[in-house]
Amino acid sequence: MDGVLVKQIFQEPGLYLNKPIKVSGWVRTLRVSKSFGFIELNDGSFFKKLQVVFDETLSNFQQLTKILISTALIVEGELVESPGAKQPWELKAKRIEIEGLSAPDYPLQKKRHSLEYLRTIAHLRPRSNTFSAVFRIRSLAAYAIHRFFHERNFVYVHTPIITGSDCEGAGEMFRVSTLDLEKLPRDREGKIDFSKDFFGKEANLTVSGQLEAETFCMAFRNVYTFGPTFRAENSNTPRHAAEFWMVEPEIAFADLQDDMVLAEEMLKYILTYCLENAPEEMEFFNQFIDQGLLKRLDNVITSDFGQLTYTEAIELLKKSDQSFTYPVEWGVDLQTEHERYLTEQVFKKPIFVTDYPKDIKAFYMRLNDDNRTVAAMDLLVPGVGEIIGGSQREERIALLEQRLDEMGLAHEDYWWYLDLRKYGGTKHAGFGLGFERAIMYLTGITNIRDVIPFPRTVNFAEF
RNA sequence: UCCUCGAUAGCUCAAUGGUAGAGCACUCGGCUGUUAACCGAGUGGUUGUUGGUUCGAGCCCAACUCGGGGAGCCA
Repeated sequence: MDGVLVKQIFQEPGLYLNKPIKVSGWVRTLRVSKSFGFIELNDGSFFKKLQVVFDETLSNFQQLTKILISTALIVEGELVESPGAKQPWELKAKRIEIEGLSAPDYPLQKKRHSLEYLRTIAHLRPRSNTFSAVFRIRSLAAYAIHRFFHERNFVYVHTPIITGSDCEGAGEMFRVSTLDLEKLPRDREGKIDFSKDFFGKEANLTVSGQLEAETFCMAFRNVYTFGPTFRAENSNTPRHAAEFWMVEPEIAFADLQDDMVLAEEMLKYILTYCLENAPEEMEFFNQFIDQGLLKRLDNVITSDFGQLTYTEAIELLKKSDQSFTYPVEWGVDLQTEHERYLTEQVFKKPIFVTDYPKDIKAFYMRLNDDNRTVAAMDLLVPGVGEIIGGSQREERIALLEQRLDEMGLAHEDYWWYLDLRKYGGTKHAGFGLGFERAIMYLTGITNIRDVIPFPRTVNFAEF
């Protein structure tokens, strides 16, 4: 491939202007007259399109006037300044080779489509403006996350996708099994005999890499995981998927404050990186998806996140003149309407809510001195809701065992997790970032199905 | 899983219980600088499925399927 990328042309036009170049790409739209025509060519390298001008001097002009949207072309010609208002330059074609024809029933049109319709053609939707922008941002954000952690000497850990511990404690899991569902092996009590299964025990897809990440944290100090996560919950909302990606850092010799500083820096880093490296895509979202997006993101980057304790949040909600469907009371978890009120009405920016009652949080969260709250934090952002959930972990083995007992969990299921506290345990903390929720926040897209290339949700695993 | 709204041409949408329409796409024709190009003509439908009410159902009723929004669960 000896041609030039459209991205290179836009980045350094001086190198190519008034010179012969060769580009290849797909027709996004075309307009033809009797003796000439215009093609807007997208080559995949860049959000913007290159306008190609062609006329009847081309040997295949007649055929070119008949091509359809999404035809693949290789174009040779000269890059010249454009008299048109919408583009600084254009490619005056001397030769256009048709690489692959398209068909009249191509489902994507020049005009705007609904996101719901595009979801039904997930194999073609990355060719649309919106999804081209979404998935380039998704790629950049993933890279930004790796960059952020590597700049800070974090080690990237690949925690297992298949987990043998049925005790990760976060929701319904997908079972992994090779047993014949038509004739399941039974033990003497008539229960399914998982010792006959592939792993010799029950196995599931992971719902979190946290417990395993903690083991590496106690060796490498600062680590993170970044990979797919699975929840078999029957939840049908724009914010939930059965398969999604999660970023889970875990830091040693660190407390909840350190954890929140890390979370805030990370989120700001991702936003900044995408704004700097994909300005065209971000501008597109600001124009067509969410008009207040850039202003809001800029506000997030330049201001400190809010912080309040759960107890303070309850007081605030009780004092507010807002009428809530669900009554507010210390000890019950915050409802979506409460979270929205706090982050969208009161603070109007991301806020950390900390120190939740221990009874509504997981066993591994560190007990506070008041004996009734734990060192947990949720980061709530306007529009998306909970984007990060984290905590300082309970490093005191006696208290951890006590919490296991209180929650009716068997010590032997957590033997290696408890060992971490036995052999030089330190205070440590971590959090989980819902990657897709971050992308939603970053792009203004309000349905998680539209930030995943091929989303898996209840009743849907097409493509 | 619950509440609620919806499903009409390939797409986006119209249509008092009385012959199913428009724009775009597509096909054909016109047009020498277009920008979701423009102008003219044409093709395109078992109105999500099944059943019911009615002389007559896209429209009313029921169930189901799928989709949107809200809730729960959470990231």
